[in-house]
Amino acid sequence: MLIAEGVAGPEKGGGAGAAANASAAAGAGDSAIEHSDYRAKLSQIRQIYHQELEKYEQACNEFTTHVMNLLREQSRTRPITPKEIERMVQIIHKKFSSIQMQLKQSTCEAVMILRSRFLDARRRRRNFSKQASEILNEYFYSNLSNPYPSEEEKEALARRCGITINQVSNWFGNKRIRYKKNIGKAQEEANLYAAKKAADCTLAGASPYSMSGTPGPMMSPPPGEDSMGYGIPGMNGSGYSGVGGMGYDLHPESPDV
DNA sequence: GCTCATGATTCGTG
DNA sequence: CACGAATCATGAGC
Repeated sequence: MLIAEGVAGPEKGGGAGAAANASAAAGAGDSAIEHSDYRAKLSQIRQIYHQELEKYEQACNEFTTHVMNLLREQSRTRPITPKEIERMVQIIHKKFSSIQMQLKQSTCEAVMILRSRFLDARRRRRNFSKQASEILNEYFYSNLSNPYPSEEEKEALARRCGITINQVSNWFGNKRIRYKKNIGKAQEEANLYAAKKAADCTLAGASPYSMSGTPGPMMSPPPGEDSMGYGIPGMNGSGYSGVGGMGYDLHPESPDV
């Protein structure tokens, strides 16, 4: 474990090589930063581990010579066989090696905690950029009747948002379930994006997404709302008075990361 | 510090 | 295997 993590074993020049390795392995975004942070913490653990190890070794040697001296002194008053001395030394070494084992164990634990802290994606959670959320929401509300992007669409969205396909899938999974759970509130957002899309249509003359006109059984509009489904521009007094020209800047193309 | 939003994971299901 | 649902864990606003 410790060897695998580079904690035990030969020092690697302050972990510079490992850090370079990490940043090379980290594909996208700030994961490289996180990874190097992880590496930094790891090398810190390694440093402490080696320091402690050295300290124990030194202490062990000092204690051994101390005991040897004592025995030598005692040998003046009573006969002490070399075997006895050897046994004593062995006992001391055993004791110290068990302490070192404990040190190894606690270091192991520290590394485990570090790993779970940094490498567990759940802990690494970062909110997507506003732009990415916009793109995803735009797609979601444009395809409310069938919010299930195909693999290709997921890939395209992932590229545009600068996230992975997996993240796109996660996002849609979460979005669908949460939309259903809280349809009333989500409707406001839906209106917002519908209006935005409408504005986009009138401006550009075309929508970036295909609009399937038939609301499917899955994501039908919530009851008690406008009969038009996803209230397009007019807004029927849902509080979004200025929606038509809202502060959303339109960004048909994202800076392809 | 509490609460809510949100991305990720896990598990059961068709 | 994709999806829904529940849950976890973190980030952000207050």
